[in-house]
Amino acid sequence: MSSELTEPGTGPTGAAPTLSEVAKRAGVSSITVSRVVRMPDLVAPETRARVEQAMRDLGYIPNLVAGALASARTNSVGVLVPTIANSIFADTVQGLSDKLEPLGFSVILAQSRYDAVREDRMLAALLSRRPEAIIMVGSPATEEGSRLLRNARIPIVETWDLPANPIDAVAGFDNYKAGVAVAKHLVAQGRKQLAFIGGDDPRGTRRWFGLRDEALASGLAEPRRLILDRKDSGSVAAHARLPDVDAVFAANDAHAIGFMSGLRKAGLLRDGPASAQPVAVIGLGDLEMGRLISPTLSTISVHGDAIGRTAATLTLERGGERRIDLGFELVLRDSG
Amino acid sequence: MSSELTEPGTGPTGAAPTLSEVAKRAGVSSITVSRVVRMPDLVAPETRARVEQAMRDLGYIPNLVAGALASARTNSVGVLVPTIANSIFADTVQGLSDKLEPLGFSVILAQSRYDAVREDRMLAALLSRRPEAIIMVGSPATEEGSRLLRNARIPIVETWDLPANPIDAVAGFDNYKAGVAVAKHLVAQGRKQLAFIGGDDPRGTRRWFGLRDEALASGLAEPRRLILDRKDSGSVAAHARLPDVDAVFAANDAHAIGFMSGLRKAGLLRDGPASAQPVAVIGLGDLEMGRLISPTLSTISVHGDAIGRTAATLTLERGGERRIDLGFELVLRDSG
DNA sequence: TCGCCTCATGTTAGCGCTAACATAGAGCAA
DNA sequence: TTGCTCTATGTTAGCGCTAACATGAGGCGA
Repeated sequence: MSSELTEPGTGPTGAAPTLSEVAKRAGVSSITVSRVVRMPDLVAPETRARVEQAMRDLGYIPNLVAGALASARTNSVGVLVPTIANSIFADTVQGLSDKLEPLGFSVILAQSRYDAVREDRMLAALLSRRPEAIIMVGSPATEEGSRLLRNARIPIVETWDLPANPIDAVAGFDNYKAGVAVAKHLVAQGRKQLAFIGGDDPRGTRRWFGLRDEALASGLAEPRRLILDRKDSGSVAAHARLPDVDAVFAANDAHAIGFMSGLRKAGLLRDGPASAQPVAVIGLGDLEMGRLISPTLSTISVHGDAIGRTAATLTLERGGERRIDLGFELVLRDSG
Repeated sequence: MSSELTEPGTGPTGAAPTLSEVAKRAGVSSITVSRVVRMPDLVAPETRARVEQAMRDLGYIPNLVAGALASARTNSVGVLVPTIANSIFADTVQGLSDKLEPLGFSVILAQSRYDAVREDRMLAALLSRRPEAIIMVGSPATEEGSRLLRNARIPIVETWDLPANPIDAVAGFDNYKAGVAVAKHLVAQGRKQLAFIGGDDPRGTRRWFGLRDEALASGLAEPRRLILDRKDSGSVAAHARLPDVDAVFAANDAHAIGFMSGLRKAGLLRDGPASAQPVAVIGLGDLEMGRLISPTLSTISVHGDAIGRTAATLTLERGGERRIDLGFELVLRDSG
C-alpha cells in the first residue's frame, strides 16, 4: 500500500510488495514483471535484469493466491489420509509430494481420522481451495463424499485399494488377494486355526474376507477376527483373547509386532525359523523394523511410496491407464 | 459461466457455480449469500433458507481462493518438515493439524529432505501462498531462509529445538541436555567408552555435543561419533565399526533398534536387564516399537504430537510466552 | 410528530494478478 | 516504398469474493 519505495536491504516497511510496485520501480508495466516471473524468455535480457533487481530490492514474493484467481490454476493438490502419524500412509504422502513439489505443486494435507463425517468435511474444505486434483487413501465413505468428488471435475485418485467403481483413477493393490495369499501360505504350512487382528476399516475388512474365504475353501475352521482399537496398535494383549489360534494375520506390521510381544510373554515365540513357531505371525506393510527384530517378521510388502508417486503421475496425466495395480509381495521371514 | 440455472440434482453443467449464480437463483444480492456462508446470524431465517436451498440446488462450493484474495486471510498455515515418511515428525504434523483443521485452517505441507537449497525453495513456495503462519522443524539452514521468514511478518514457529535466537516462537526441547542426560546415565551405569550414531543434522549434532561434553567432563575417553546415512536408518552394520564401545546413544529409535539387531548378530544382546547388557543402547523418540521388542528399548521420550499442538497454539495466539520448552524424559528399560 | 436506533439487505470498489488482445518498432523481401 | 513477420511491451478487463459504507423499513420514546 505504501507509495514510498523501500530502500534496498531495508526490509519491508508495511504490507508485502506487489507486482505493480516492482513494475513502478523497474519502470515497466506489471505484465512485464509477471512475465519475468513466469516466462522470462519473453522478456529482453536488459529489461529482465532491471526487473529482477527491483524484485530483489523490494523482497518481492509473488502472490499465488491472486495468480490462482486470475489464471484459474492453483498449482495445488489436495491429499486426504486417515492419519499421518505412525502410519505407512506417510510414505505415500512423501512419495507424491516428492513428485509434485518439483513441478511447483503444493500439497494441502487433511486427515479424516477414519471418521466419515470428518472425511466429508475435509473433502469440502479441500475442494473449496480449488486444488487441481485430489489424492485420497481409500474411497469416500459416504455417497455425499463421492458426489462432491465427482462434481469437482478434477482428477481424483483413490489409493491403497482397487475399488470396483472408482470415481476416476486408482493406484493400489488388491487387499482381498493379500488376505488370500496369506491364508494359502498358512494352510500350506499346516496351520489349522487362523485369526485376523486389526481395524475394521474398508481395506482391513477386505483383507479379512480374503483370509476367511480362502481358509474356509481349504477346509479349515472359520478364522477368528479380532477388531482392535486404533490406539492399541501394538496389541500385546490380543494374544490372550485368541486361545487355540496357531496363525495370525495382522492388518499391519505394528499390530504384528505387538502381537509377537504378547507371544513372547506367553513363551510362544522362538528365535528359530517359521516352522519352529507355535503361532505364525504375518504382518502387512514391510516396515524396516520387521527385518530388525527377532524373529524377523514375515509380511505382505506394499510399496507405499510407489503408490504415492503413481498417484501423483495419475493426477498429471489425463490419458492412459487410470487403474494401476501395484501389487504386493508375501515376504517370508522367521515369524510365520 | 452458463447463465442457465442448473436443475436440482442434475449436477453441474460446466464451470463451478459462483456466489452470484447462487444469489441470482435465490433472488438476493451476492453479499447476502456471502453472509449466509460466513455469518449466517446476520441473515433473516427465511432468506437464509432460500439461499441455502439455492446453494444445495447448484452444488455450490465456496471459492476460498477468491475469498482469501478479497479478505487478505487465507486460513492456511505452511508446515515444513525435513521428511514425513518413517519419522517422528509425522506425529508433530498430526498434532498441529488436529488442532488447526477444526478451526478452518488448512495445512500446506512441504518437505526439505534435509537439503538447505530445497528448504529455501520450499519456504519461498510456502510464502507465495500467503499462509497465516509457518511451522517448521528446526530453524532455517541459511541466512536467506531466515530473512524470508523475518520479512513475512507472520507468526513463525520453530520446533524440535530451542534455538538461541529464534525468529519468533519456539516449541521444542533442549537437544544438548538430552545428550547430557544420556551421558550422565551411562556414566552412572559404569560405562567407559560411549558412542553416538545418527545423522549430522543440527538437532542430532547438538545431542552429540551434549553427550561428548558430559562424557569428557566425567573423565571418560572422547566418545566416538558415527555419522550414518539417512537411508540405513536401522543400521545393523554400525556395530562392526564401533569396536570397544560399551554404550551407544542413537539419534532416534530406528537407529537404536537397528544397532541392537547388529548386536544380536554379534551375540552381544541379552534378554536380561540393562546391567546384563554388554553394550548399552539408548534411543530417542520413544516409538511404541521400543516397548514391544526384546530387550525393551531405553530411550529419550519426546512428545512429537504435543510439539505440534503447542506450535499450532503459538500460531493462533500472538501474545504470551513464545518459547515453550516441552522437555524430554529418559525412559529406562532393558537395553541400557 | 420527529429523530434516532436497529435490523436486513444492497452498492461500490478493489484485493493482486493474468488472459487476451493491442501496439510499436525493427528487419526484410520484392 | 509497401506490406508482412517477428519481437518486446503495453492496455484492458475481469477472476470470485469481501470490506466498508450505504439504504430503507420498521420500532419506539418523548
